[in-house]
Amino acid sequence: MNKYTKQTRILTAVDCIIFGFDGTELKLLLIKRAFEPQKGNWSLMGGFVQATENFDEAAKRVLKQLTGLDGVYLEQLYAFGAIDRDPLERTISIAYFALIDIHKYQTQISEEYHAEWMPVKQVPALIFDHPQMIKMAKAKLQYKAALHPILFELLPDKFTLPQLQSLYEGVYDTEFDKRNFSRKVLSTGLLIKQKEKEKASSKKGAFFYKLNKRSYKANFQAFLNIIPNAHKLK
Amino acid sequence: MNKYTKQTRILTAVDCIIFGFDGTELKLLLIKRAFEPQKGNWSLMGGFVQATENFDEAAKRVLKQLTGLDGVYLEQLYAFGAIDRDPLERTISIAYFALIDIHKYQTQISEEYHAEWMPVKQVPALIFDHPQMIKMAKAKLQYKAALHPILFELLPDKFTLPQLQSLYEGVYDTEFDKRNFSRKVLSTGLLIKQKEKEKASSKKGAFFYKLNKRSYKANFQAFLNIIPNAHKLK
DNA sequence: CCAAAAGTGTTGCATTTACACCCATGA
DNA sequence: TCATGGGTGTAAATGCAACACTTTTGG
Repeated sequence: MNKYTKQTRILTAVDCIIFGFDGTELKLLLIKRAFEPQKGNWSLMGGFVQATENFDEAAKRVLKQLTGLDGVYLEQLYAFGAIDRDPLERTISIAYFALIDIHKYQTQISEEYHAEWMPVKQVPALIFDHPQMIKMAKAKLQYKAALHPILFELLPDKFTLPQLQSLYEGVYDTEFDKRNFSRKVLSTGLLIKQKEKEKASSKKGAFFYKLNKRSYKANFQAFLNIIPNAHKLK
Repeated sequence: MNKYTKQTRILTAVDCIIFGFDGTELKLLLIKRAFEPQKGNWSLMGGFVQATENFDEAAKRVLKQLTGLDGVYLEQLYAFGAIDRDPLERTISIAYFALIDIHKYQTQISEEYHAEWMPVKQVPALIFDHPQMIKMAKAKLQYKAALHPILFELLPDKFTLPQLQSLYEGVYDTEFDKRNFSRKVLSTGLLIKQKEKEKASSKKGAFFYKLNKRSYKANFQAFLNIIPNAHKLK
């Protein structure tokens, strides 16, 4: 057998769009690029795909390198292949988006990257085609969260209905009726009410819920209908 | 500036999952691979990404090479990057799926590839990870067609409601009530009734419809609800 | 004239929305 | 005691699924 001798070989990277939710706002974890070109400018966390790893492994590695976290929700978003997207040498990028519980994130680990959580509504200027990647990731998150219970990945193990609602409201940049919201969410059977309340953010306190993981896995692919008028989404 | 001297560069290909509909069955256009490894075995149409083109351009080129067609619906599916997916040398593949009007397809052009339309329900053994690509493409087609009017891409300019219904039934491998189906489809405002009838497949004849292209483009991203119980889809 | 496919309407049920008041508690 | 946020129920409208008969015409 011959090798494919005459073909072009291309640098291949992964980039991670990392979402977090701090209880109020949807955020993205961005870093300051550590090497040329564009050293010091804001960027998504990324890295070259090594000869020994596939894309998922590369993305997991890159994510762990920045956050210290394993077992995070990670999904391939899109392959970006513009010829000149990296001015130094052609580099294609397989973009992944990650949803992490922001509370599990340990600042120290990523100090060397000068990482910061930025509100998705106010992302700074970014290198290369990273703004396009973020735009696509936001669109996909909205699209997917309208149908699947994906947003639970952004919450801690225990969370309250008001917290969950404010997450949905953040993702869709709108407000929902809390009576309808709680009825819909509870009717999915995905939530288990706890006995304890979260007392920090109100006097009465709101009951904690946990995700029913069995049901979550079983129903992940089933279409939900939590977002009012989802069929009218752009 | 330095180049990224120490990094691995990888062969990069595109592969096209090409769907067509012959009026009865959903089909895939497959070829017999023309070179080693696996020469002579069934395969998706593919090709290496050239230094001068991005992924979309490469996919368009590959598709045109096989079918002679331009302006076809083409969408990136997924990037496949397993280390050993090509046994000869690591080659990543950006898979695209295409929806073409099978009537526009000219057999002659692709004779050198020994291309054949195969029913999606009876695809032969295929090389590499192509079975996985096809599986994913079928799933995405079902997923997307439940929400967006994508299946019109598989039909000729003029088509009848019974034809359209049988296409949907083929994609979902099920049957729909024709009264509900026609009401739903017509209520989208996407169809323009023609004066002529298609007389070949019935005595009474069925009216032709054309797609309202303006409305199609405007509404493409809006969620539709043509499939009964779409929210219960697996 | 009859077989075969096209075309069309209604009703009941389920889902979804809109909407307002009481509850618990810390300060 | 009162201000703040949590929690709950109902009624009206809409959307959806189920269902059967008439029309056309080529053979």
